[in-house]
Amino acid sequence: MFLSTTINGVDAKGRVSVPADFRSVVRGGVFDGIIVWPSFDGPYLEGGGQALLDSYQRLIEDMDPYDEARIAFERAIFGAARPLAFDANGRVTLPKELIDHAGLDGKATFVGLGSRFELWSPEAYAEHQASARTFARENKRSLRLTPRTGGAS
Amino acid sequence: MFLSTTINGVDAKGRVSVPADFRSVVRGGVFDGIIVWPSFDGPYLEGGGQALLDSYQRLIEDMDPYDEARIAFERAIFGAARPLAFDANGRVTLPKELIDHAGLDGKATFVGLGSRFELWSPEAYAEHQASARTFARENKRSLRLTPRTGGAS
DNA sequence: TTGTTTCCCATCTGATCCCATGTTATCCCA
DNA sequence: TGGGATAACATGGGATCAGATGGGAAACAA
Repeated sequence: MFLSTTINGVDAKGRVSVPADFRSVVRGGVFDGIIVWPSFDGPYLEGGGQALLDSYQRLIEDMDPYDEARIAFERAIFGAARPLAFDANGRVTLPKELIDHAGLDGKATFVGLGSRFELWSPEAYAEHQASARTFARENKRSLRLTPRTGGAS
Repeated sequence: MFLSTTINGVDAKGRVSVPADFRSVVRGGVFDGIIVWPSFDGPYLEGGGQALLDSYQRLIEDMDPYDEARIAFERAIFGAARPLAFDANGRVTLPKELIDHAGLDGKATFVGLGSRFELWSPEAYAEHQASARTFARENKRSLRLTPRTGGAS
């Protein structure tokens, strides 16, 4: 499970260390790396392991072959997704197009969201995080965050 | 089940002993430790075991993938949650950001709440508890003490 | 050749592990 | 029932190691 927020450096070559916790999530799959694509919802990147893309593919395969939404999703996600292999030190090299989309400049914020993660410029994420927390606080009653039947164990 | 209240010390490295009772609650899971995140509702931390986060993920996955509330909760909880592994003595190291959020200064109060727990600075908790008791007294007629769907076992 | 990408090695910092010690609660026996 | 022994828990400091990062060499493409 991808958790926490980490800020790592992006060097002149576009290299960035993937947090060790994130690496251990995708370790063991056929592809030793992460898959990243530009969000169609804002100036940030989305990513995950091979397993995440597999689950997306299963969802999309349930749609009609020529459904406009299906084609749009295929293009926006599969068409733009880049598999980024780890180097010996656990880094990946971000292509320029992804760096540009997220507006990364020397630093990148990895945000773990359970089954996937996001990549932001630290400044952009700080803003969004503040509003996300406010939104969550104002809507906490509409969301049942306390499981009714679940135990702690 | 997380029960009772304990005050433990936080040393210069940010280390704090997790009460032995709490440790035995999460023992046996895949991850030998606790997961803690800043409350978006006040100056304290929330936490639990891996099972708690799994149950949250199940709730969140029932929402639409691009629902605004879903994304806000993912970022506010998963994005801020830190997995904290136990050391050989049952301690965890609190990152600075969490210490700051809760205003911890040398001491931390663990409050067991059944399926999860909270972490407060002792002073803040004393205040909060006083107002919580007042609130409960003034609103006792509106409290529904009989569970609707079953207890927490 | 020239520029770009990939691979490898060196270094630094901070987190984690390990050992020692104090303290409190529990158990056992007189 | 009281006192002492013992074990479990909490705490402090130092050493070791993994992770993050920077630079350069080698392989590759233009």
